[in-house]
Amino acid sequence: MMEYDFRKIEERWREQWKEKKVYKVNNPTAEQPAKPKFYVLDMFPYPSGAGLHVGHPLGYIASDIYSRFKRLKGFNVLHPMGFDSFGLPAEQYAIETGQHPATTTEKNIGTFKAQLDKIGFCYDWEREVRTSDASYYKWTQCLFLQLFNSYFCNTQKKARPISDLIRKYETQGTKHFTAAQWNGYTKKEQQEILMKRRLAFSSYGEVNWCEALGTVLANDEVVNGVSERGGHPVIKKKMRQWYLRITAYADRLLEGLEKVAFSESMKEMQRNWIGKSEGAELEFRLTPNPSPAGEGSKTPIQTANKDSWPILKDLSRENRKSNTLAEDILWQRLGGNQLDSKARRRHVIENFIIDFAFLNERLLIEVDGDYHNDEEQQSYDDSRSAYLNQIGYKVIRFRNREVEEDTDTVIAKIKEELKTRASLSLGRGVGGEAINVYTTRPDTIFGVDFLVLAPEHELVSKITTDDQRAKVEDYLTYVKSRSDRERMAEVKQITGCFTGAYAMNPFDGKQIPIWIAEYVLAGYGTGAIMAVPCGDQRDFAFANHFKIPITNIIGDFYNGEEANPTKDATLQNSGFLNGMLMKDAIGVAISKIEELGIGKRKVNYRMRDAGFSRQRYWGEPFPVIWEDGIAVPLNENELPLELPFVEKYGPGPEGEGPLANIEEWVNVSWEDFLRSTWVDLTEENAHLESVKRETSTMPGYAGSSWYFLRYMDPKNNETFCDRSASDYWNQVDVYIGGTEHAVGHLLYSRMWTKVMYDLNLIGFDEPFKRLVNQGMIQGSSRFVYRVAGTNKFVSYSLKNNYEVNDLHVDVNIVDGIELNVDSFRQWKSEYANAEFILEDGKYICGVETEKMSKRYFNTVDPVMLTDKYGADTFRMYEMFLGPVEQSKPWDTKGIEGVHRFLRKLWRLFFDELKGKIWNNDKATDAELKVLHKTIKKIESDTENFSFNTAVSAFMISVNELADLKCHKKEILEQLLTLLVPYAPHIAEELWHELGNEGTILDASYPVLEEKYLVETSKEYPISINGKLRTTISMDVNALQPEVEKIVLENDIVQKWLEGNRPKKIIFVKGKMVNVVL
RNA sequence: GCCCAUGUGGCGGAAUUGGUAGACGCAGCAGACUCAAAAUCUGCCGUUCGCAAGGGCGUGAAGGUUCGAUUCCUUUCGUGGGCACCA
Repeated sequence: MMEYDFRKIEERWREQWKEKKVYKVNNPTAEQPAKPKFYVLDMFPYPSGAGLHVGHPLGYIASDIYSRFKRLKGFNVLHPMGFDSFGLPAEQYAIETGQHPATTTEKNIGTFKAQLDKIGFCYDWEREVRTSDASYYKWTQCLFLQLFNSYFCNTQKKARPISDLIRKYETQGTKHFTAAQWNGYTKKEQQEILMKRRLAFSSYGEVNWCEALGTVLANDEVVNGVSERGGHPVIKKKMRQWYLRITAYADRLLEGLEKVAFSESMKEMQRNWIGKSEGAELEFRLTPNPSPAGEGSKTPIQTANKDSWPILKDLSRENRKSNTLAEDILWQRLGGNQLDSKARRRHVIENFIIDFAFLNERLLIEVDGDYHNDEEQQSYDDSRSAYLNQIGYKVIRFRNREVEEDTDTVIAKIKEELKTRASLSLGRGVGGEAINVYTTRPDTIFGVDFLVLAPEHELVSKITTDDQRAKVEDYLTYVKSRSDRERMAEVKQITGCFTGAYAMNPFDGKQIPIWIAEYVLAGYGTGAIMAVPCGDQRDFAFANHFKIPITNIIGDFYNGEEANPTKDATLQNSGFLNGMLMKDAIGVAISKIEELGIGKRKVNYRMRDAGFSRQRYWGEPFPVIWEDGIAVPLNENELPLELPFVEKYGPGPEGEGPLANIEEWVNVSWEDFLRSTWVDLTEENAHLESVKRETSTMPGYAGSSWYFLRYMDPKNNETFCDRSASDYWNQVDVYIGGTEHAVGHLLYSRMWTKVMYDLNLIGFDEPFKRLVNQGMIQGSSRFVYRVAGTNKFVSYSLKNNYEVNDLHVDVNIVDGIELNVDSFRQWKSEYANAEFILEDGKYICGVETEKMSKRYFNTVDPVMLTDKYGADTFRMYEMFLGPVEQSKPWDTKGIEGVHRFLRKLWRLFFDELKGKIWNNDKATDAELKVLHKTIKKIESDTENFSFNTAVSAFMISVNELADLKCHKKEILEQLLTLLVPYAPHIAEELWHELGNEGTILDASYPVLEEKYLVETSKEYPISINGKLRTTISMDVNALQPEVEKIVLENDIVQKWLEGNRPKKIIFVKGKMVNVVL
């Protein structure tokens, strides 16, 4: 054979490899002791109906190259493949066509495998897993039961069997109940308490509910508040759901990132998702709402503590007779309504007698004698003020002397204070509800101008005043109609509604209006925020929009135009924090908050528990039976709980999943139930009709959270993965996949791994040692321009002369940017008579980069390319496109270059006319140098996933060997071993041509010998003032004095020196010389 | 709005820790072989001035550090991706 007939070669070797089970991977046994292992894993695909496009194999080729490389390096390599085959698209397709998801899934997997096979991957298909196979999801269900039967121990920070917790409750109780109480609870009460600790638990959560379709929709399926299909309204509805308590693992998921090799950006994404923040939770007391007009003025205001009132009343009357001079002076100026606000003298508030009180403004004035300088007295005064503050009053103190000597200033201060405190109407007594807010910036507490509650906040209806109720109701209706995605998408739109209620700032008693707004989310923190417009841009925009006055606490740092979230400002208008740097004030404020008992330091996570049930058919059924509101798990020996066959895939009653429609499946007979449960329920408790199976199914990520373990022991019927197998294969050494799974899948599988580790089911607590993210391959779309109303098509640069419509055209009938007009006429019947307005005799298409998708006609089928150029060319070309981790548009036109390279390689072995030309001659030093240079480069590039540069190194190597006319087995054999990870078929073929048996994968990787790379001289670049002017060849061992001499003698250097002496000469051995003038 | 990534010829991209910018490939041009085409081979190929020798300018833009910057720092602009408006 003289020609490179890749079709014949590739087909033959694929058959041989299969027949001889070349890719079979064995777990170590007693007879076959363990080699060092290496585990290379691809994210397994969802087998969609569309089949593979050229974007899919990118990561698979990279992992295949790496696997083969590691195998040649002497490792036992596990490199499996399988299918994530449960999911929504198959179910949608079933609803539309009536075909069972199992059937379409099976068919799609067949297509995927056929396509993958054409690329020549080294998967051991005997280890294939499919998440939708009962033999697989049996173990998914089993692991769910492990989660259900475990809790997170906050002391040991790990998962433990729930039986440990039950034992503790039975013997010790907790701070909430005693052991005796626990033992007295009903079974149901006990189960409800336990449910709050289980790692897989059931609770109520909001879902997108579409009444018209009678079904729950995914965020994807909701557009502008209506269902994507049919346009029916969608609202939020609370339903019973399963969750995984991933929040318990938040800290360990963060810490775990320190010990894995993920890219920094990937770790950053996970950190942001977990979103740990430190701050404080604190309480804003509500001020009672204004009394109806008239009533308030008639009813006497009772501010005193009822119990101590009789004593204090007399005391206060007594006191009024013995006033100080200062008090009298002040009373003359404040008495009655002189300051447009009623002042009271010697007024009792709670247990204190206050000198002067403005009750409407909740402002208290105290006038003190000199004995208040006493330290003990001061601390008493402070705590008294703090208490009064807390219940909503502001206290200002003056000294007697101050009042006597400068009455006007004192009065001015009081006036000022009355003005800044908005009029505050007071009902009966103080206290009542409080609003808990979470803030990361307690230092800005004096800049709070309003509070905002999430619309879903439980206090909203309670605090709304009658005047505002109608508006609030309207707003709530509006919010209910909006999906989470919309609330996120329309950032610019500011909406909100005033509740009519007020709270007071715990530090200065300032009255603060309470609003609701959709920008505050119920699920994060406490669902309520304190808004500081001068420091937070969203609060600022809100204040501006609703004309809420803004308090500036950061002086010049705030310009009135926009908020400034700095922590470097010095606080102003901030009471006891005045003059402090904000970053220092955070701690001070938290301490004060804790001291006053109005709040506490709080670590918060943005991450929420993961919703784990779907009201769908095509997923794992939950191994759970509901008995009178108690979730009773199946026993392990009853698994798998197989997904029953259904006729229709529509939703069940009340939005339940399709399974709810199968009565005989849902209703479990009492005998069967009793036989299966761990709960020793007695016949008396039985309510036969209420024993029903859970009808929702598990989400897509259930099966994918642990599949990497199943590959280690895929056929095991006793356990999900034998401990000896998971101990041997251990962590995935390299995991390859796209960034779209950065947070979802990767966090869930990390959590499951940690749970399994805690329960001692496996021996490691991070699943993936190293993660490589492949970039996305984008489509490169082509456009033609149809002149409006005609069947004429105008070439790209002439289109502006016409009124045209842009139309996507199939990339496969465009050569580069030139349209094949004949193919175009054949492409669709409507274009059969198309006419063209050409430029330079060609039709040039427009180009745009967008997502690769069938609807843009920009997908390229890998099979088309492997048929035309062969798998080896295709593999190398995908790698040659650019760095694996980088996103790039697909462009087929460069593939010829790679194909030429392989043909050129072939011609090192065969000549068209002479036939075989390889020989057994002894290699020259020059040839060995080429070889070892290549070994060095390929080895390090492969290890670093720099496959694009490796391909170019192969090209350079073959070019150089061709120039040297090297056809020597001694060189070529090793070159083939380097090449086999990249181009396995041609390498195997030529390796056998050289007389070898077996498979080249069992050959050993070439060993670099540095001696062939030693150079004696080096072409040094010579720069003058950093600009390259010439090069001079010098001995590699030459030292500075010698080099300087040679350089200064050089004609070109002398020309630039113009007779001057250089300032200095910089010489870096082996690198360069720079002459500084 | 926030977070991450990225910007180098006509194009994909290359350039150890700062040390010869544009490797390798595509496209293009010229030539050899051929009746012709394909295949293959040889040469040219950032831009600009120049007959040439040889210069000037060039890694999104503007500054800075340095003997020397695609690489480090500051500011700024563009593009792509992600997100749960995260208090």
